[in-house]
Amino acid sequence: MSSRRDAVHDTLRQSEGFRSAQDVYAEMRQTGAKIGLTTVYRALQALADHGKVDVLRNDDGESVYRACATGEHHHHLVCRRCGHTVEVAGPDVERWAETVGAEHGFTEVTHTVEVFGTCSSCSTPVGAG
Amino acid sequence: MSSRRDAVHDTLRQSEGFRSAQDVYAEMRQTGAKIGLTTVYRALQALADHGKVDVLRNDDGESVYRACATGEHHHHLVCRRCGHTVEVAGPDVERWAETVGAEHGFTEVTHTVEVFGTCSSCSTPVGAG
DNA sequence: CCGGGAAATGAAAATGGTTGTCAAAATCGC
DNA sequence: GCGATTTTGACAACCATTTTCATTTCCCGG
Repeated sequence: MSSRRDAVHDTLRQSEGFRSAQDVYAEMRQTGAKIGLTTVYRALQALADHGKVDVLRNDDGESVYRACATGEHHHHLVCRRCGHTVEVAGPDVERWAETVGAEHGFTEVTHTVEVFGTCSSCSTPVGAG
Repeated sequence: MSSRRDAVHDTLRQSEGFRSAQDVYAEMRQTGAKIGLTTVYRALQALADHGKVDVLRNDDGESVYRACATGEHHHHLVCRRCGHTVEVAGPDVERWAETVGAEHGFTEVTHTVEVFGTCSSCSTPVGAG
């Protein structure tokens, strides 16, 4: 078994936003952990493979990971500024995806939905223009 | 003469699915076009920048492009097997995204939605299994 | 405790898509 | 025709990710 994998998982849990493999690696080294980049990548992939963490691609095409509160299917509302992430459920969206797929004769329909915005803490305080 | 950018755009229009920059480059060379990889990338970026083509990332993290019928905001229903793509509108999803964002105090909400599935032509004809 | 082997680890090289560099060619204006 | 500007394209540079391969660790049996 890999205690390294747990270490990676634990590091991810300390962050509330999505982190890249490189980020996780850098952070672990900062905390004094002895671990290689390769192992971080492998741990992250294994974790994602087991549904322990969620993965998505940022605008740069990098894979970013996050230890989510639930293994259930859900989506994310991510702040563009601070990376703060909220897990959201969207039954309507699930239904919509299924419906759209069915209308066009598609089966085994899956979907990716991510919502980005600026959270209240990061919103520019309007009033002074 | 028309610029290489038009040639790239035209090549993209011949395909009904999303194509990577490398794909477009390879195809153009096959048709005898004299063009460099760099130019294809630049043309694609410029086209995407002007809203002439849509861009998204495939599972490998590559950027893939498609010349869409409309410049309006829309989503895609893509076949995993043949790449056949259907443009779909989802007013409900737009609303949902806005609502979810608002509920959590997020502003300037945007979203990415892609639906994948197997189209009727590619569905395995069950019966003898 | 000791030895063998499979799995895990990690440093470095390889891979591959994408971007940057820079000189040559095409284009435009005069 | 000439020079300035833009476009082009071969190639190097980048950088995240993967692969390679030797070493280390851990488990199991003796």
